[in-house]
Amino acid sequence: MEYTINSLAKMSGISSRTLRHYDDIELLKPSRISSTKYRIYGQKEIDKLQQILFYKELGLGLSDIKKILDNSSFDAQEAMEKHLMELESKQKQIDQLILNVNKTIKSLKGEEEMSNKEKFEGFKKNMIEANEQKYGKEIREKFGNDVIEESNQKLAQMTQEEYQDIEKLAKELNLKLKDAVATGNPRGDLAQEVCELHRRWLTFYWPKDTYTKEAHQGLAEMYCQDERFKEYYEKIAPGTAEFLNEAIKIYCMKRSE
Amino acid sequence: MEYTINSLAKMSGISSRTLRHYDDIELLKPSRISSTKYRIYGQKEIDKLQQILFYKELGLGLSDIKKILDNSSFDAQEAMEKHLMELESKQKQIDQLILNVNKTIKSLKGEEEMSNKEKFEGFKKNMIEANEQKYGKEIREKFGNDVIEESNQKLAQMTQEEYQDIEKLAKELNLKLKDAVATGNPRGDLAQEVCELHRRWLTFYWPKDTYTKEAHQGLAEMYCQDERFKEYYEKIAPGTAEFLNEAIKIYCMKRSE
DNA sequence: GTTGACATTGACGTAACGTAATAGTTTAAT
DNA sequence: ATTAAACTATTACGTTACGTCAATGTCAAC
Repeated sequence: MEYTINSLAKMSGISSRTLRHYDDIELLKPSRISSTKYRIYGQKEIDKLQQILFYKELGLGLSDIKKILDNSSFDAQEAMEKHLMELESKQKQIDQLILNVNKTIKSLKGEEEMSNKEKFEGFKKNMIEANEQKYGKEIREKFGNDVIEESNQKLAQMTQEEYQDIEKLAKELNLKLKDAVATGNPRGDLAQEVCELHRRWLTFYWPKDTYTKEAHQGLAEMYCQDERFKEYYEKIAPGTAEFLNEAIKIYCMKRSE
Repeated sequence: MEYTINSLAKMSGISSRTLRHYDDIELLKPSRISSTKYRIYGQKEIDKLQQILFYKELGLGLSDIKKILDNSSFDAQEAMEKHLMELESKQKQIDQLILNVNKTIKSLKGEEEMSNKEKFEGFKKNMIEANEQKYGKEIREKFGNDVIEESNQKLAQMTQEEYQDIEKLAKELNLKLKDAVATGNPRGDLAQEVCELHRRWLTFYWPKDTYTKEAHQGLAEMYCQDERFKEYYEKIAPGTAEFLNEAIKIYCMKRSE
């Protein structure tokens, strides 16, 4: 029995284009060509096609299949073992990818630290916690969970340059804060300038348009109450947390006038 | 700080071609272009590249990465979750492939065993016949019938393990013979090495202490005259039987000096 | 004779670059 | 100041296994 290209294609569940391709690359030639240049396939070709499709389903490349089928001296078993090794290597790769993608998704959700963040060091971690812990609760109620996620994402995707800017800002803030504490006057220009810096610093981390003087005051309050944050500020100078709290209260009151 | 294409490439561990590609597809454009048309990258581009490479390591395609980074409205998390699903689907596929390939390898091994057995039986028959036909006459005259029978018995009782050793030797012989024929020089080192292998191979089949250079030459002669043997050798490459005959003549002459 | 189904040969597109080839530019050494 | 080495640019083909037109020829039926 003889078959035209489409009948063979339908028989075997592949496209005629595929058969033409196999002809082009000399993987499967028609048994003969009709006077009108039609490709005609016979039983031998059907058998060979079955073998081709068998190996194809195992994921072998067409060139390997060609070698196996054309060259009887070519060791099929060896080829399969090599192929198996490649597959196993791919398997490992994908397993690893899945692990990492899962991590990333979690991190995007804000559930876990990303390795990316590690380069942003511990302080940033603290800020995330601050977002979640204190600020998170309030904002969550006000704006829903999406905002928090956005905030964490903003941190996670923060570029180095941005981070450097923040670090610079934070350094300036800490320096001036120290000086301001030394003046002992939370109403003074220096202290109020520090508050302004602090506000700008906050807006780096907080979701867009979520800054309010109330939230700002709330955070300052928290600096005094949460040991972890208090400790950080007390390192600058004793009494800093309270001083900053006081100054921010004043700053926010002034701004609300 | 500004960087040329190669310095950035080295910094980030990718090729300059890759950076040009990213430029072409508008994934990462240089910050500016020098008067001499050189690409110049700045800090912002370094940061972006880091993000690109991060997503790339997770296996995302460049077009997806572009969408995530270009379009802040594009939901990265959603993209990652879709990507995760694709990866998991691939994982299943590969697991299945590995199963099937393993099955195939097993069955190929089974087949090989079968065909080995067949080959083994066939070969025994051939050798016994050959011993009888050509070599047998001479030996029979020289050593009497017992030796021949002994030899045939040796063949008949050969275990498969022994046969496999011989097969291995035969494989090496055939490979080197092919190369040797390609050199076209029966006097060459390779051809002479093949003769040595051939001698060792023979001693597996011939009765003890019956190897002589004359018998060796006689067998080589027979390879050219007996169709069955000739066919076997001609499969390796055309002209192999004659080549081997010639090489063995030379080999035996050398040894007799 | 016409129509509709089926055939043919190009040729471009896909993903993410690798690898030349050819030509202008910068830098370091002479 | 020259010159050679090192760098950069553009152009373009190759890779894998076909999908998808487009233009054109062929077969079977009405």
